[in-house]
Amino acid sequence: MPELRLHNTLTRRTETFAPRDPAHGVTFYSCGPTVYDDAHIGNFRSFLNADVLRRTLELLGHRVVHVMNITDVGHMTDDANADGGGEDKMAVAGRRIAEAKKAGKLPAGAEIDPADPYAIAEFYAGRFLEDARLLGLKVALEEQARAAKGAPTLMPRPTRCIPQMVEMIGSLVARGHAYQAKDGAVYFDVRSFPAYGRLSGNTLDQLREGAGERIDAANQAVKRHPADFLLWKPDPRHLMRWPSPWGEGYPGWHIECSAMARMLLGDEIDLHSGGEDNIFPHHECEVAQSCCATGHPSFAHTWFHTRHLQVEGEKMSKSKGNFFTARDLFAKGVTPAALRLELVRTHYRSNANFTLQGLQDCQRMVDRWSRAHAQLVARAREDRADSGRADDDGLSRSPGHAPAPSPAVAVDESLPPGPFERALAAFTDALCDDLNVARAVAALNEAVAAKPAEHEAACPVRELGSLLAMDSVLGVLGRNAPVAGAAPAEDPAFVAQVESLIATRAAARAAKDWAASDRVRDQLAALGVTVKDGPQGATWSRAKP
RNA sequence: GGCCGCGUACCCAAGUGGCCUAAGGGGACGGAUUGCAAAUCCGUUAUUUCGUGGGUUCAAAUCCCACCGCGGCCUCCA
Repeated sequence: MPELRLHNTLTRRTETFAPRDPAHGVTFYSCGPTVYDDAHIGNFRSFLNADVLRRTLELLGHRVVHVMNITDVGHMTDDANADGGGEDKMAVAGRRIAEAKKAGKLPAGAEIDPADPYAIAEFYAGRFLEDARLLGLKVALEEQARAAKGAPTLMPRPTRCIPQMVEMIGSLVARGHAYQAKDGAVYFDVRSFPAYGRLSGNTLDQLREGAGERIDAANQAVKRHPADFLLWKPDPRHLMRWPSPWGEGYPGWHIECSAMARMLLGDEIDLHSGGEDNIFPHHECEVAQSCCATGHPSFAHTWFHTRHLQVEGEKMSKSKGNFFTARDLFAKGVTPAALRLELVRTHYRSNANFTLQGLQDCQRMVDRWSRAHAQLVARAREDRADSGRADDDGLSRSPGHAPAPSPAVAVDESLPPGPFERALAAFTDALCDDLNVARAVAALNEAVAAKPAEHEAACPVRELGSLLAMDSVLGVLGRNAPVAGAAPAEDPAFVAQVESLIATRAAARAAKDWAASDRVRDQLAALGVTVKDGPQGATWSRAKP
């Protein structure tokens, strides 16, 4: 098994990754979305990078137990943990939904009560899982299969894990790491954990109180140290609330992940991922809570953080008009494969720059890989026909699954490795070098561009296996089609108009009246339609915006 | 104010001391193909050049210093 070198935020070094207990698999926790709105492409870059890491581990032969939470507790707009100020995010989402409902813009099937925070969370969680599966997030794909079998979830919701949180907070209080302040809230005592600040570098003496300008002075006064953070907030008026020894209320933001990671993966875990903004305070607080509650000296051994995504060179924001959700792009006809590749091809520790041009670049690459895949499948079939075997050969299996070819198929071991088989080595090597996806993609591109003679000299089944192995990490081959139903349906009258023009043009072409044919093409262009003449006649599509 | 990351061709993006006269993709240009296009295929496309200015070294895109620019975190955020 080749070694994976991975940068660890905790040590600030690139280290050889080794699971603590390889027999039981790699335990991996990823901070997932908060579901009071649709996840945007920046969120997905982080989730997708975690997915590439997981898939790389699997390519290397590791078994991975991957957990990703879906946060459905409505936290506060101003401050999720310290003072509970501002407005509940679920309430904000509810108002947004109520407005959409009034304007008749609610998506089909969205009969939700804007006053019911659980329904809102469920609504957005469902949409997130749809997007995630389309983008090939394996944890979400697996979740669906697990649910069908009745297996326990690996995508936990905090609202269903409150007892585990209450228990953890209780043990923190019992061990003297947490206290109930005069305002009734339970806080973590940061000075009781000397390693606080080790992950982020924000040690207590360096923290500048209130630098984020979101601190409430009255709230600060009841805490023993300004950096103490909320574990439980009693609040009888909160939208979502549960009983606890400290009164009816809701949990702090950080405790959720500590409790769910422990519940599903154990006291210590191998890997923990999230966006770079999670390093502080969220992950720093998780370390403190988990170590203090379990008594273990460490929590996650390797911390994996993805840098933020920019759009067209600028910070993504709604006001700049460069804010995209995955669904927005699917509705424009962007394929999940192209979006996945665009979000994942820049190194995870660099700020990636998402551009529409880049998305097109990726689409072209995926198209070329798909063609190469189809050719290999065809050649492998021919081989099988030659060898007289007709049973299920596994070749029609959709890509993205087990790369090993079925034994029913003719594998010629005497042939030297072909372009894809050689590329797989370089591809794996690049990924093992701190997940160098760009270099891995380059290796694949070089294989695809190899001379035809080199391709013909290789064993197609082995070549296909190598290509599918590479795609088991890239995860694009089965996802290169526009999302059905994502784009608004074409107006039938418009379609009829276009088809009639195309028929007119076909007649002109048959009569070799090129001037008339080109006139019709101009008319179609004016309607925003591009025509392509292929062997099976003309096809048309909406011109790219 | 403190901590951290980045700056490579028209664009995206690898490369972190000699194999760099700098991967890969897109674009552009030339060719094949096509009635013309589109798509596809083939070829060309950074030659003291890697933000700027110094320094270390036999040797620097790669190490050090300064400056300029961009970005992240310092209790909303992936």
